[in-house]
Amino acid sequence: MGSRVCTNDLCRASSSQEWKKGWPLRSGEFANLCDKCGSAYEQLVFCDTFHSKDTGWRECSTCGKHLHCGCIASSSLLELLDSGGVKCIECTRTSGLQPTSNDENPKGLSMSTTNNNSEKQLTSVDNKVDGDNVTAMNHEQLDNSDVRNGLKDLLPSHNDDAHGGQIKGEEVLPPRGEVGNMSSSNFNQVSIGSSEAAKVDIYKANTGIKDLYESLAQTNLTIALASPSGNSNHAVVEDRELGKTISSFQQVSRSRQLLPKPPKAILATGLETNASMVPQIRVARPPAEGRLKNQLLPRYWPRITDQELQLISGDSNSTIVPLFEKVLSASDAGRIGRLVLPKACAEAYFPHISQPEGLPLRIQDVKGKEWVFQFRFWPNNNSRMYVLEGVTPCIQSMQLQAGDTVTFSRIDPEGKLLMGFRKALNTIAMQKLPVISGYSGLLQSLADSHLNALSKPLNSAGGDFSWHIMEKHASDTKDGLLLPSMLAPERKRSRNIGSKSKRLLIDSQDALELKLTWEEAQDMLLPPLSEKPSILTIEDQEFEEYEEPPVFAKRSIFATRSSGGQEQWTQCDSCSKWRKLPADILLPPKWTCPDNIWDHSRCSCSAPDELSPRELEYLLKLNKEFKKRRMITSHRMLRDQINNLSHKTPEIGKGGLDLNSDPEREEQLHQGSTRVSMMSLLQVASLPLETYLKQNGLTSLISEQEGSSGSQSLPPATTGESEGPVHEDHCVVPWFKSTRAGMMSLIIAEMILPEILLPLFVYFRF
DNA sequence: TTTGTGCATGGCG
DNA sequence: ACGCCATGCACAA
Repeated sequence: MGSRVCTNDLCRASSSQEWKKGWPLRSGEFANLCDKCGSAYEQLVFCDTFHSKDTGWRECSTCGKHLHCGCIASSSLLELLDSGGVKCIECTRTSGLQPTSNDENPKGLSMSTTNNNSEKQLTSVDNKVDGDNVTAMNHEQLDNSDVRNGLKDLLPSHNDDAHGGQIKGEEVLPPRGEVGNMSSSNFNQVSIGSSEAAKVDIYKANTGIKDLYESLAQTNLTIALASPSGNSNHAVVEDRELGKTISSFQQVSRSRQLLPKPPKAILATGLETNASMVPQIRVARPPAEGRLKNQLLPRYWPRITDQELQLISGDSNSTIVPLFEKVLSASDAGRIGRLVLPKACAEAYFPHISQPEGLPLRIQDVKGKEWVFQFRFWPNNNSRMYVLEGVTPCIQSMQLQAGDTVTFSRIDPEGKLLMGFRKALNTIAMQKLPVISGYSGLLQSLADSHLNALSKPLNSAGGDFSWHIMEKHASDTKDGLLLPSMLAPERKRSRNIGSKSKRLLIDSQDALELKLTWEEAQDMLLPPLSEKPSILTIEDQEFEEYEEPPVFAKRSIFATRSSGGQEQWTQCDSCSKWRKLPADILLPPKWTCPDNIWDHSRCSCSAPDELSPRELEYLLKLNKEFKKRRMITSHRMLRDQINNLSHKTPEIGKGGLDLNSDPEREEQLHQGSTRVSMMSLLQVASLPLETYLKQNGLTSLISEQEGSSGSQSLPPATTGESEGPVHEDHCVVPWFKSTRAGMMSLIIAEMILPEILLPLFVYFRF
């Protein structure tokens, strides 16, 4: 035993009070570990301690414990699953799965053997490793794993922690230099100074993530059509609560990214080219860790789409684990720079802290910028309030405000924390829209937003038309062009958003998605065939109004030749080539070259494009001009009814948020704004909302909405209930179906200002 | 006076 | 009834 050297390459200690036996070597012997490393090995935290910066970490598919795969030191602690993935040895045993390997388990190393003296050893390991400046890794790896839970059981039963009697392993461990020692204490600094491979992984992941989060920031466009079968497509509303994806083929839905420059990946991975048009609804996902699923309120569930997940983690070795998200409250987004974290999330996903001061936390944003926030807590009653301090620069750099959503994800196996965001479109877009005065103003504002959307060139190359409302507004903000008059309501709104009900806020976010749906719908709507519009001039803006409802079709460009002949151009959903079609046909929402029955020489994607780039450019320009003039309104009769109703219900929309306590807002309300209630809309549309909800098994929505509002409602015309189930301000009924005239109708209730619902009736004919 | 900090309060789920 | 958390608020710097 003369000149022994610790087998641990990171240690290589040549002297030790006691040498310990480590993992089995190929030679049949065992690794020779110094006191410190040996203890770590015995404690099952060897890799946690020494390899935390390495790649190869995966999570136990059952308990989520971090496992270092492919490492000899951990080989006995995990099982490779037949179905892929890994399982920790404990879960393997509990599940009765027969271990397939590792019978050479050294020294019978298992939880049971280590448990006996773990308390003593735990401390000793910690102390000894401390000097290596890698303790935090150790703890971090413990944090998210059942190792920690295992340790917890072994720890002294006394509980000096005030909060709830739940012992956190870390809290009874020796202090680890939480403050002022970022290099060793950061939960996510695993990547710093990590191996080159890890860096590459992170880079790869981040490049995708950047796109993703930028796209997230723009929010999806979603159009949902009701199916005639009665199969409820309440995904947009209910998924938020239920976390279910409803993707029936019948429920034709489309989702588009609102990217200024849509990454081809996004377009190619199933938005435009998705043959089945399976909807990509933003669905809240319960946390991966099963335990948390029940604890974490759904409003914190990450709402990333499969598509986005696939996009960012697709060909990378890293997996992106969406952790949670939070809608920023006014306080969060305010200048205090403190972001209150949901307790359950903080305790589940961030390192455990024992001192109120907490520790600095390094989080990377979508641009790859590293932010360091102080992650800490305040004692609160007998509990804790977790906050991130110093978030102001980050919030500002992301141009976030109350109502926007920040998302937290983790790159596994690196464990790096990522921070993304989604803008709540309404917070800005709503301010851009004028207070609506009367129906003409309402129309005008519709036109405004519509024109805004059309004011940018169409993106022909990407095979999709991009909308740029957000981009425009965002740039306004960025350039500091917000007028002072708009800033005041902004602050007010901020306050309103967070103060009362998060759920209402979520509703409004969905509403905004729907608003964009409407924008998109406008582009996909065509005037009914063989009907001449009446020209309606409202505030110097000409609109074409049709007696018949518009119809839904694939976007196309209608052009009139100088000879007078009319033609229609549309883009193949598969090859993106433009094809000339007769002007008097309506295209299905999805159309490809083989559908071109009018021109057999161009009924294949291999057929060359008929348009030169210059011609295309001209065509697009033409289309732009055309759309500037076109404004498809709802059925005129319907419009009149709405108009009447809105006059009769001047108080609709009052209340709910902080309106009553806000004098300025009160004043606004009394300045003759027209408020159209959801209820009245639904009455117009022939079926009361409540009835509709009940018919579709959405009674949960009714009860939920009831308690959320103190405002009055229009008494439903056809039910005996006096309480309207829905708050006019916030109710979002994304669609509504009726069988009138054999058509399906879609109602999109749009929230422009809290007190104003902007209705849109869109009719779909198939 | 303003800004930052730590805790208390109270609405709400 | 309880706990979370948005915000208020007193005190400090």
